[in-house]
Amino acid sequence: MARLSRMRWSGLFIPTLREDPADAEAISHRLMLRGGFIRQLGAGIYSMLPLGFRVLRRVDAIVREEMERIGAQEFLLPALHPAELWKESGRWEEMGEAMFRLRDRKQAELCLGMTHEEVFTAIARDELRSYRQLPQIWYQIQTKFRDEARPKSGVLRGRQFTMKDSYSFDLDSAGADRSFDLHAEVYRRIFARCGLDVIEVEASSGAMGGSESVEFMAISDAGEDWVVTCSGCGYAANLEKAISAAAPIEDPEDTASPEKFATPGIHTIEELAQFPGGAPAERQIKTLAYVAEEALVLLLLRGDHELNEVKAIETLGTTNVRPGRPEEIREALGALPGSLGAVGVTQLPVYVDETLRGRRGMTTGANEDGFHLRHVDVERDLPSPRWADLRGAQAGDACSKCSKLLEVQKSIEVGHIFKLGVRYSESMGARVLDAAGKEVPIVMGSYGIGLERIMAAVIEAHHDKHGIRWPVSIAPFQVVVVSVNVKQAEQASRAEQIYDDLRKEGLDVLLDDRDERPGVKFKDADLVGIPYRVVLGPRALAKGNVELFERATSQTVEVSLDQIVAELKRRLG
RNA sequence: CGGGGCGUGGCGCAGCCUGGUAGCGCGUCAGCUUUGGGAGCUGAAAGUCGCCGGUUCGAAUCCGGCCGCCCCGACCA
Repeated sequence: MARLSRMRWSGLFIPTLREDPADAEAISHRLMLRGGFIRQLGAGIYSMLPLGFRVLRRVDAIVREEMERIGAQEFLLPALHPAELWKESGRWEEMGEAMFRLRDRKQAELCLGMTHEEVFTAIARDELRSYRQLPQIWYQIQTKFRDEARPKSGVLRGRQFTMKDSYSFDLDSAGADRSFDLHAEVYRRIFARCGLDVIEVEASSGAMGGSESVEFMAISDAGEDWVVTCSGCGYAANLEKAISAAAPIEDPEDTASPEKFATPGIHTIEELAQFPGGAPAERQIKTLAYVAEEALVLLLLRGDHELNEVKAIETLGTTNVRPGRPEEIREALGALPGSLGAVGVTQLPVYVDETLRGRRGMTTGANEDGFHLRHVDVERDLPSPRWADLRGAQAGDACSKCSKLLEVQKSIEVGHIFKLGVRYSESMGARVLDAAGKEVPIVMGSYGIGLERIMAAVIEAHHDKHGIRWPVSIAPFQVVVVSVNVKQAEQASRAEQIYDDLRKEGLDVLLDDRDERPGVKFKDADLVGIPYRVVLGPRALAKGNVELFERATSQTVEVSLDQIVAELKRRLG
């Protein structure tokens, strides 16, 4: 009868910190550091210590179970990729500085994988020949590398992180839709099992390329993405994609012709609003000069609105978009930013935001430094407007579907699913023969979940001033057994007995056998967030009981020694 | 990439302005006392003051360069 080897706190490496680390801002970052889950190695680079790795493995296991449920097959692909592969898909250039690049001893170019569309597509291209082999869902849990411009908030935006990425391969778009829906379903299950509330929002596909995409967002102030939601109709979208209705503006009757007036030193909407004879922001036209594919274009918005660059990219049909440089602008329009306008401009394409339709009596730049025009009637005075949706949604906008006021909240992107269409299969030549014997490109989808981000998002959602409150499903341990004083023989031996009994029931238990004062042990247990704490102390023990403390509710109940195992089994399922 | 801040025993910080033997709290180690929410006393170990160079009799401190980290913004599947 070999003794069970016990998980003893005294022998484990759980370096908790008494004080808050100076460099951690986000709550999850602070608690992961203090609780001994992670340590930093460099900007955006973190080591997972044993406790952190236990949590990561829990998340990992849930993800695997759920992926297998939809028949996904696990791979493990290389993190080191030859440049040729990325040149095939065109992303070697597209990815820009976010990609870690290196050369081998022969000077051949390589990169560290940011994502694995290319590698998976290459395998599909080389191996899949017939529609009979479809559909396929392939996935892996792998380290991704991204040279972030600004790593931050601990593990929330790292330069190296763990991602579950899966890819679906279907014969046609109906099949791809099914694979997409399967993933949406499985993602809901994964987040729910991790104890994370998420909302699904319409998102833009960015450099991934593709038609439709949905992000899974955990609402949190620690996040970096803004999401727009409507409590009326359930509309939800990433701010960079959101459509909304601006509060309408009633213009006074104004049939006068445009009139130039001097505005010396006035360069901003705000200044012009203050300027005597100027106009409030909502009665100004903001004229932005952008360069798309090396050609200047004008983008017009209401003065109090902001350009949404994602929409600009969609409108202009290219990602090669940047603000114009002052010299370029002066050459084309004769004035610098601050005095620009589109009245009489025929030599450049002029895109006009929908909210400017029908507006009159507006004020805008005169294309002459230090001068503006008033009495501008948008439809009358702009030669050939190309109407477009350009404005970014903002707090205070109404829902464009049901006109309720929209909410704007910060959130953490924990998952993202894309319909890729044939973007990669076309460029990389992944085709199969269909039932009619015709060669067709495989229709693909791509689906990601950030594992460390789940950890951090869960902490952001489940903590209190004492520390983390892990959901049982991903806690590093389910139960910690602590005796108030390990030098009291009865406490210590009862603790070991309970520990052994719980282990026999298959529970994940930690025995805090440290010769520390009880306060230290309680504080640590709270900090690292173990869901249940069993305390062996003189008070309860005198009555033949132990105390059972629930971290999530801070409730303590006394349970008799012979019932504690059953009670925990009941609570932990 | 722009702006701001910081770099001093393991952690959190003071010292720098005004150059002169490197300090505090926590932690660590040993001993004794203690044991229900981060104990007390005694003793001890532990620091190339981010790196390189300059000024000076003398630099943690002044000057120059570089590196690293954090925050805000830009950026970001």
